[in-house]
Amino acid sequence: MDDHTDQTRKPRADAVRNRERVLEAAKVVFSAGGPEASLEAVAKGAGVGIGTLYRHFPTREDLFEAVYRREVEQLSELAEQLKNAKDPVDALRRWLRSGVEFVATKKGMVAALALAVQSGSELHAFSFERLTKAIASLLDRAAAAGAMRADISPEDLLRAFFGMCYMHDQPGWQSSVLRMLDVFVDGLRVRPAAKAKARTVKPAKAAVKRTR
Amino acid sequence: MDDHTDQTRKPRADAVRNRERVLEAAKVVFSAGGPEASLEAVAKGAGVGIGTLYRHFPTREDLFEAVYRREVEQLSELAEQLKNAKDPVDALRRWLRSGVEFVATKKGMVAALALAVQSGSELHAFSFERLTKAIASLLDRAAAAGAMRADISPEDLLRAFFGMCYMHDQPGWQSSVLRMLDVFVDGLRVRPAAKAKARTVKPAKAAVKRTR
DNA sequence: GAAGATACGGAGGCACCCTCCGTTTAACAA
DNA sequence: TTGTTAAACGGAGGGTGCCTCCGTATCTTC
Repeated sequence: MDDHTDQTRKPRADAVRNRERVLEAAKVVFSAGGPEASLEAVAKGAGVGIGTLYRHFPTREDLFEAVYRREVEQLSELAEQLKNAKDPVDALRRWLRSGVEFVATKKGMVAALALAVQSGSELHAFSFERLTKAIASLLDRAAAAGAMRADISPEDLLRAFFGMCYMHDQPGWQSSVLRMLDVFVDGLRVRPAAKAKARTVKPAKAAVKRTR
Repeated sequence: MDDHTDQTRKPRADAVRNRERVLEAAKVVFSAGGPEASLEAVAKGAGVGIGTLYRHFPTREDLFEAVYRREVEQLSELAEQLKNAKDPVDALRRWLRSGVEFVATKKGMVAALALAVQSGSELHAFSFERLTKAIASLLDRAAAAGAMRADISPEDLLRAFFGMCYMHDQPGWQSSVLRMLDVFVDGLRVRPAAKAKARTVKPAKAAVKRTR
């Protein structure tokens, strides 16, 4: 951002303007049509040629990334705040619940991230890392306090969270996910007394027949 | 059956044959290219015109359904078998674990189902119902035995399961999902609060390091 | 074998993807 | 201001895939 070592030209005003317009249009179009929406529609909505769109955002994922970066950062900051809560387990639970609300309002996001995950794109790299850190900070604190098992990675948890939210088109998904998260956090919590039996369950492989 | 004076004609031999060919080709193409693969490629692979493909399977989801119906039924049957296991909680855990293995071998399936869920298609209706029943049978037994909380619906669980598996393209997804499922099942389990035998084996916090 | 019913195939129209390049325009120097 | 030039613009165009439509081919039945 602030590289002044080279004397670089000032970026062209129209480029900056158009980039912004495309982002604005993309936010609208993706919200309405999901992450598979037509990029040409985005360009048209921005009052810009398709070529311009592609110059600024060479891939669909690049565009997603730009659109959702801010959103991801908000979630990330929330984690920062929650770090100061008294009960670390509860803090985690809250963060997850906020995540659900977030998904509920920004429907496009999860689909976009899911798509990004599959293609291993930049958006994935960025958001995943960011959110992973957010979760990690909560998770670590809870684990350090001895309130939570320590063998679950932030990545695991993030995956599970996204996964649950991925079904967000079905009726009642939201309360369903909230229930699931409760179960999950309960599972994470270290049992005061009982827990600790070795978990060596093998999949019941006998039964699923191999198909040629 | 015969609501008409006419008895129904025998189905044409070529139609039956072609339908089968398309299914065969689809299985191959979807496995390789995921659920977004070109239907024209499927038709070509089947040695059949695109029109024929569309006549037999008017939508992409119809084709998925036909391809994966058998697979879903296998999973369903496994649940049936597991109903006879001693420990009902463990049975559930095993079924889920088998589900993971299943996904691992039939990668196309989860993506197809996820896609189906979003479009509310027939495939969704069928498989979801089928698998829901499978889970329900396991869940009910465990709940009836008082071993598991009763406020989680089979639908919830199925959603969570699919969701977790949806990230199945990332490296290490499989072990991650297995860990998640363990946590989850633990969360489902009713706490044996009264039975707090002083087996205070605290989880060695540092012992299990995170896999990434 | 003839008559119908049924299925076949692929051309065609449409939408979208993405690239390429001639034209326009903003930044900077004189 | 004006000229120079790098940067950005836009949209035509070639490619692919989706799905429909309908003339033709083939199968079943009598």
